[in-house]
Amino acid sequence: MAHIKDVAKQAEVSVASVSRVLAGHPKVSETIRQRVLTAIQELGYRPDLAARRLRSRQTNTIGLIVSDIRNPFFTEVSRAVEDVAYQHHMRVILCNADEDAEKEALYLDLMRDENVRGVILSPTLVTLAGFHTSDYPFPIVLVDRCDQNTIADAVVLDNVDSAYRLTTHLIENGYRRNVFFYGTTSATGRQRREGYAAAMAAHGLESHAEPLPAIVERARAAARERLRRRPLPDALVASSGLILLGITEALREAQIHFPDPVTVVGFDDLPWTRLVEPGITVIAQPIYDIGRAAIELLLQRIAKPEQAVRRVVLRGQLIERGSSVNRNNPTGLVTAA
Amino acid sequence: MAHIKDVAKQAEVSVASVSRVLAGHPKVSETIRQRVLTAIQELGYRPDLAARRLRSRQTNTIGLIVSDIRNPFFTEVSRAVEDVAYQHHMRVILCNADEDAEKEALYLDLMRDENVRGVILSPTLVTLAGFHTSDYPFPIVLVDRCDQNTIADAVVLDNVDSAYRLTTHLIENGYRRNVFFYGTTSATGRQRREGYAAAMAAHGLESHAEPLPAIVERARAAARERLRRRPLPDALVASSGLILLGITEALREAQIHFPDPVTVVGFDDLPWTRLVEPGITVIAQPIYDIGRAAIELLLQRIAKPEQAVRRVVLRGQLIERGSSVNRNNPTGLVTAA
DNA sequence: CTGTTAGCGCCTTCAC
DNA sequence: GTGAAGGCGCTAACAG
Repeated sequence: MAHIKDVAKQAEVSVASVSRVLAGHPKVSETIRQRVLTAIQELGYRPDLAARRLRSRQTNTIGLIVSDIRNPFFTEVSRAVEDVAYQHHMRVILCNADEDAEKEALYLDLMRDENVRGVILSPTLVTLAGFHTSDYPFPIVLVDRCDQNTIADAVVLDNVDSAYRLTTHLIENGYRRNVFFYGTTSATGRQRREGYAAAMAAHGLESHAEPLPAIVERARAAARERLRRRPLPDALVASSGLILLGITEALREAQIHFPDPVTVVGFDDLPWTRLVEPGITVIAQPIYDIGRAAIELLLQRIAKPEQAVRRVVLRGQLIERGSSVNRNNPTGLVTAA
Repeated sequence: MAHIKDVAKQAEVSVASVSRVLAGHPKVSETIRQRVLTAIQELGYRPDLAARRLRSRQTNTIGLIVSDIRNPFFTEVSRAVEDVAYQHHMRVILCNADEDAEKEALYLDLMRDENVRGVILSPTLVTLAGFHTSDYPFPIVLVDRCDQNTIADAVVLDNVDSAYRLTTHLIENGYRRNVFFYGTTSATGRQRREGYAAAMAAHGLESHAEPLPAIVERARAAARERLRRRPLPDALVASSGLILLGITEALREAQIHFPDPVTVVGFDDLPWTRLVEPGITVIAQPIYDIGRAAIELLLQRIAKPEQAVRRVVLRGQLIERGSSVNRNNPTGLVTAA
C-alpha cells in the first residue's frame, strides 16, 4: 500500500503538494498537478481515510436511526437516504432502535463516538419529549415523527389532514362506526388519531381509537379481539402499514371478505394493498421523497449550521379502492388502482 | 471533549496506563485501574475512534453489498446482519448495487478505502464469474448467490432442491404446463430454473423458462404477455418474491382468480402471499437465519483467516396454500397456513 | 506557488 | 507494574 510520502517521492514534490492536488486546491501549477496525478496512477495510491479523519477532525458519515428497517416505510426512506448520501460521497450508518428509547439513546451515543456529521432520526415519543437539538454535537433531522412543539428540522406527512381525509371519505361512503388502530410509540400515530377523531366529530360520530404497539402481531390480535365483539364496526382504520397488515390478516382469519360486513382502510400504499380483493383504500405516502427531503435537509444544515429551522410537510394521497366502496349506492363502481 | 492526556493528568498516571485500562490489559494494579476509571467518569471521556483506527490500522466496520434493500429478502438479511454485528460492536456500511456489476466493483473499492474488516456480498453473475477472494484485502462472505465452482465462504438456500420440490408438488397436484420466470442477473435464478427443469423432465414434461430482469415491473410485463398467448399455462412459477409480486399483479389485472384457469406459486413467504385469496403456495426461505449465518461466518473468518472455506446451505420449506390445490381432486382441501 | 514541519489522539514498544 | 517517546498517514500553518 502506497502512502502520500511515496507519491511525493515518485512525483519529486513535497507531500504538501500531493495533499493539495488531492484536495483540489486551486493554487497548484499544472506541472505539479500532472506529476502528482501520474504518480498516484502509477502507485495505485489511495488516501488513508482513518488518517484523514483523524487529522481533519471530520468524517464523511451520517447516521440513520429508525425503529426497524423491515418496516417498508423505513426501508424506502433508507434507500432514499443512501442514494443521496452516496452521491455526496457520504457513508450511512444504519441503526434499528426497535421503538426503544434506550436503544435510541445508545445509538445516538454511538453516533457521537463515530463523530458523524449528522443524524436522521425517527424518534419514539419518549425521545421526542424534551428533545433539543442542542443536546447533540451534530445536527439532527427528524423524519416521519415530530410534534408541533419540537423545534428541530423535520420532514413529515400531513398526518392530521391525511387521516381526516381518509376518515371523511369513509363516512361519506356510508361507513360510520369506524375504529382506529394506532401505534402508541410515535407522534405520528397520535396525530393521525387526531385527524380521525376530528373527522368523526365533524359528522357527529363517536370515536373509537385503540392504541397498541405498532407491530403486526399486536395489530392482528387487537383486530381479532374487536371482531369478536358485537356490534361489529363498519370499518377498521389502520394508522400505519404494519397495523394495516395485521388487521387484514385478522379479517382473513375471521373469513370476513371486506367491505362487508366489516371493511378496512389505512395508511401506506404497499404493493399488496391492491392485490387483496377488492383492493384496500389507503393514504399513499411519498416515502422516497420523504427520505430524500430528510437527507437533503441534513446536508444543507451541515453546510449552513446557522440556517433557520425548517419543517417540510408532504401531502398524503388518498387512493380509493374497493374496500371503501359506497355503501349507500352499492353498485357505484370505484376505480381500481 | 476530553482526551486521553486529560484523563492521565486527572488520574495522575501516564497515558500508557490509561490506554492499558481501556484495553482491559491484565497487568495493571487495582489502584491505578480505579483512579483511571474514576477520571474517565468525571471527565466523561470517550476514546477517539479515528485516532484509534489510524493507530491500530483496523476498523470495526463491515460492508454489506446487496442489490436493493427494498427487496424484502435483503431487508431481512440486513436486519440480521446488523443485529449480530452490533452485538459484536461492529458497524455496518450498507450499499445498494442495483444488480449492476460496475456499482458492485465501485462499492467493493469503497470498502477497501474504508478498510473494512470484511464484506458480505450478494453478487451478480458478472461479478461471480472469476470471483476470487484473494483479489480483496478483506474476507468476503457470499450470501444468497454462489455457484458450484466458486471457492468462497457462502450462505445459500438449497435452490435446486427447493425448486425441484416446488415444481414436483405442482405436477403432482395436476398442474403440468408450468412456466418458470426467473431473474437473469443472479446465480440463484439459474439454480432454481435448474431444479424446475429437472422436476419437469422427471415427469416427462417440457420446460418453459423465461429469463428476465428481476424487478416487479418486468415480471408483471412478462406474465401479462404470457397470459395473452394461447394455450394458457396451468401455472406460473416465480423464482423470487419480487417476480412473484409482478406475476400476481398481472393475474389480478387479467381478472384471473387463481388457481383457475391459471395459478401461481413461487419463492419467498412474504406476508401478502397468505392474504391474497386463496393463498399462494411458496417456498419459505429462512431469511433471517441466512443473514445471521452470513455475518457469523464472516466474524469467524475475521477471527481465523486461515480456516477452511465453508458453504452453509439452508433448506427451503414448502408451504402449501390454495394456489396449488389438487386439480385432480378439486374437493381435496389444503391446509391454509 | 511550493516545501518544511508540527501535530491530530491514540497505542505500543522500550526502558526502568 | 509503570512511564516516556515515537509514530500511524495525513492536513494545514507557516516560511520561503
